[in-house]
Amino acid sequence: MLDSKSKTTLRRNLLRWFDANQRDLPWRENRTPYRIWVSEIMLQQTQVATVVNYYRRFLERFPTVKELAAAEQSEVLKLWEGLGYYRRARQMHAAAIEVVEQHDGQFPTDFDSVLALPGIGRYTAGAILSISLDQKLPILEGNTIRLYARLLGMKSDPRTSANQKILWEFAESILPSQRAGDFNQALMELGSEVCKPKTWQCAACPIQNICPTFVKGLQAEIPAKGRKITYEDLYEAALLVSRRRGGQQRWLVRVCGPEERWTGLWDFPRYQIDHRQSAATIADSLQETLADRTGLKAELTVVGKPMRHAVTKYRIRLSCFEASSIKGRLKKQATETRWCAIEELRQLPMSVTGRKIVNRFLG
DNA sequence: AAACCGGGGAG
DNA sequence: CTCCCAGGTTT
Repeated sequence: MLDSKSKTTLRRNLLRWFDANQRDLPWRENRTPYRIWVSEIMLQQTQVATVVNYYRRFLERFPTVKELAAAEQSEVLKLWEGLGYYRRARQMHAAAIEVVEQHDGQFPTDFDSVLALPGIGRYTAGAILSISLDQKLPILEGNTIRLYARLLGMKSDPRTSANQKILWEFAESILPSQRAGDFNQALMELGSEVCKPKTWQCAACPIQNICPTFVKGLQAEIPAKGRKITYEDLYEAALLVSRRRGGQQRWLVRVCGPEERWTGLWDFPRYQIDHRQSAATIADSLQETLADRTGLKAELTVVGKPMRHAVTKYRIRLSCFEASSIKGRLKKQATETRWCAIEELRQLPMSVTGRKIVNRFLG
C-alpha cells in the first residue's frame, strides 16, 4: 500500500495530468447518467476508438432512456451490429424498460438500484455514478488493474479473487473527496494511454516517482500473465439458398435462438462440416442436411474462398455454398426463418460473418 | 475459479 | 500469429 503522502501526490498529479491530457470523447460532452451508462456498456471489453461512432449513432437514435425502452430489440441490435457481446445490448434494452417501469423513466442515482439493473456490475455502477454525479465510488477494470498492480508492485496474478479484493480496497483508499469521477476517468486514461501492457511510457507518467515497478524496471513482469487461450479449429458451411418470389430474389435466413451464439441476430443456415472431404462430397452431405432440416432440395456448389473468423475459443473457417434450382416447401422451423430480399437483409441485425457474406456475394 | 460471450486493433 | 480491451453472468 502507498503511504498517505504518496496518495496525496497521486491525486494531485493525476488530476492535473487529466486536465491537460484528457481526450475529446462524445460521452464527455454532456454527462448525464443515461449517456454515461450507454458509454460504459459499449466500452466493456471494447476499445475507445471502436466505440466512438457506435456511440454517436446510438445516442442520435435513442437520446433518452425512454426512447430506448420504446424501441424493438431488433433495432437496438442493429445499432450494435459488429460491436460484439450482443448480450450487452439485449440487457441494456431490458434495463431501459425496467427504468421506465420501476423508476418512472429516471435513471436511478443510488448505487444499489443501479447495481440491480441487468448488465451492470460493481465496476459499471461505480463508473456511471462517479462520472455523471461525482459520487465517491471506486472502480476496477482492465486498465486500473494493470495500473494498480504496478503501483503496488504486486507480483502475483492480480486477477485472483484475493488480489481483486486488495485492488478494490486500494481503489477506494485513493479516491479524492472532490472530483471522484474525473479521478476515475484519469486512472483509466492513464492506464490506457501511458501505463500500457507492453509499450509502457513511463517517461510521460505523472506518478512515476511513486511507482515501485518503474523504479525497479519490472514493467515486463507486472502484472503477471494469465494463462493464454488456445483456439480450436472449427469448420462450417454457410448456405446461400435463394428463390424468386414477387419478382425478386430472396435468401433464406434464420434468427439465432437463446441457447446459441448471436442470440437475436440473423444468419444464413450454417452447419459443421468435415473439412477433410472434397468440396463435392461436402456439398452432397450438405444437400441431405438441408433437406432434412428445412425440407428444401437444392444443388449446392462452393463459392469463393473460406472466410476466417475467431470467436471466444474457436477459430472458424466458413465455406459458403450457393444453392440452385430449389425444390420443396420450407418446413415449419423451431427457430424463426424467413425469405428476405436484399433490402431486408440490409436492415436486419446480422452476425459479422453473415454481414460479410451479404456484402461479398449478394451485394 | 473457470467458462462463456465477439470483434477489432496493435505489435 | 498473440495479446488485450472502461466486464457481467453463469456454471
